[in-house]
Amino acid sequence: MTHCNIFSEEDTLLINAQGLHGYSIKELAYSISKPLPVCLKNNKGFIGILIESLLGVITNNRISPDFCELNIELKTIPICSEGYPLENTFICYVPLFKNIGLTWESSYIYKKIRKILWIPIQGSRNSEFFNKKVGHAFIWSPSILEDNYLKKDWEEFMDYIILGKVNKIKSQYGSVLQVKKKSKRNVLTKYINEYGKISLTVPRAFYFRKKFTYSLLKNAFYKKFL
DNA sequence: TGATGATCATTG
DNA sequence: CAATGATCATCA
Repeated sequence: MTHCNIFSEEDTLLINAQGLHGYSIKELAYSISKPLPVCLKNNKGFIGILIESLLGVITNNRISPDFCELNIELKTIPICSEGYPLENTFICYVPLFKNIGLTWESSYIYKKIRKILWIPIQGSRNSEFFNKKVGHAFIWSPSILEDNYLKKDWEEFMDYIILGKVNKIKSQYGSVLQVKKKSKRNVLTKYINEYGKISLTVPRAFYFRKKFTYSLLKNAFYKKFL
């Protein structure tokens, strides 16, 4: 190999990601001859998969980080022209079953968020999605403070769930995490109800709240100038 | 007008 | 169904 050893693979990944800055979704799709859908309604993962393709992520829906050897997860984050997130960020499903003894450190979400390559996608909700432009990419790992917030939320949510009270969880609960329903119509999953019996409910997922991802974006922005 | 619940495509 | 990728759309 003749590559320069000044850069780690992680650096290279970040440089490649930052190289997408300023390009529109349309330009990027054309560059790899990927047909543009009419809208995102029937193809909500389009931008995420497009960016993954450009950065060399090949496999789909496997349980491992996007960049396996680097243990880095890739997430696109839609932001408005002022830089504020337009959506909460899906992280993973909530374990509603066979979750006894699970701790924050042994949880799937904990592993999943150790290192994330964030790629902001800037554009308003109303503008055509293919005119959205890639913003400044950055790699984030939770600080001790952020991790404590996440852990606290997670433990509170899991307390409800272990007590069979998943249906009592309001989407307002959690300061940095949010638990929301995530499923297709009529899909149900097992959980243990308040009486300790197996029952069915709508699958739930953990999301990062917009204000939390906003703080990550802000910090990354400030760090550039420190 | 923002948030909550609903939804889309695809794969193993 | 659960997991990957998320955004839509209705309603308070």
